[in-house]
Amino acid sequence: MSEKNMIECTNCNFRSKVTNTLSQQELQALSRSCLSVNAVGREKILREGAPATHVIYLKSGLAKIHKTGPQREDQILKIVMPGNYIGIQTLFTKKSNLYSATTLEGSTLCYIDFNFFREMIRTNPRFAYELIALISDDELGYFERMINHSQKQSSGRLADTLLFFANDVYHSDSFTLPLSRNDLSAIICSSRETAIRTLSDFHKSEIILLDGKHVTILDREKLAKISKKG
DNA sequence: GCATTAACCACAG
DNA sequence: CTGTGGTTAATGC
Repeated sequence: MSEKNMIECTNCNFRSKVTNTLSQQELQALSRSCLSVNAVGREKILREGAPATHVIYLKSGLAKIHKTGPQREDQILKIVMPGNYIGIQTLFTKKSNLYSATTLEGSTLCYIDFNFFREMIRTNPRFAYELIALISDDELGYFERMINHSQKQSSGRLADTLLFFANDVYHSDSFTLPLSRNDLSAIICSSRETAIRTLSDFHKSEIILLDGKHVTILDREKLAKISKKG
């Protein structure tokens, strides 16, 4: 991790809707409580079990939230995209992180002191409003994923994941997965073998073009159908 | 019964 | 880390 500090939050072009509610003075306070850091490739930025001290703002790049479960060692709960916060859940009542976060590619992160967040929530209703909006959307996303995970079989969950990367992350039908096969299985809640097999099934039936981690969606309709019917 | 789905294991590159 | 094949267990016609 390399430190790339001295970027003033007042001039930041990557501010969230939450921090856009702040006054100049509050933004200056944010600058004092915020450390901007560059992560190169895969770096663990939050460790499950370690003391919770900062909210991390993902300014650019991509990250995964993952957590050890009773059965498998690591399950991926979601992919975090730029403009989102990591670690707000432990802001109030938890002393340690209840999950891990790891960047999946080069990313820019802002480590923001817990106290700044608590203070703004207390004193700035618009800040609190936008933050609650963000948390609510996030929870709706979990509802969606949970119902999909429990009611679809593995091919449907894989189709969902591929469409997610194409539609929401890369805005293209041709992209390079930032995940290993094991990561992919951890995100669709299957074994590594099943993930590999389903992926190559898609390739064989010419729904996608697969070259290592590079994916090109050839038959969007079929993929959507598989995603829908499970 | 028979087919499908998916996990686990072993093993090779 | 990836990919393949065999086996097994559960579930649904």
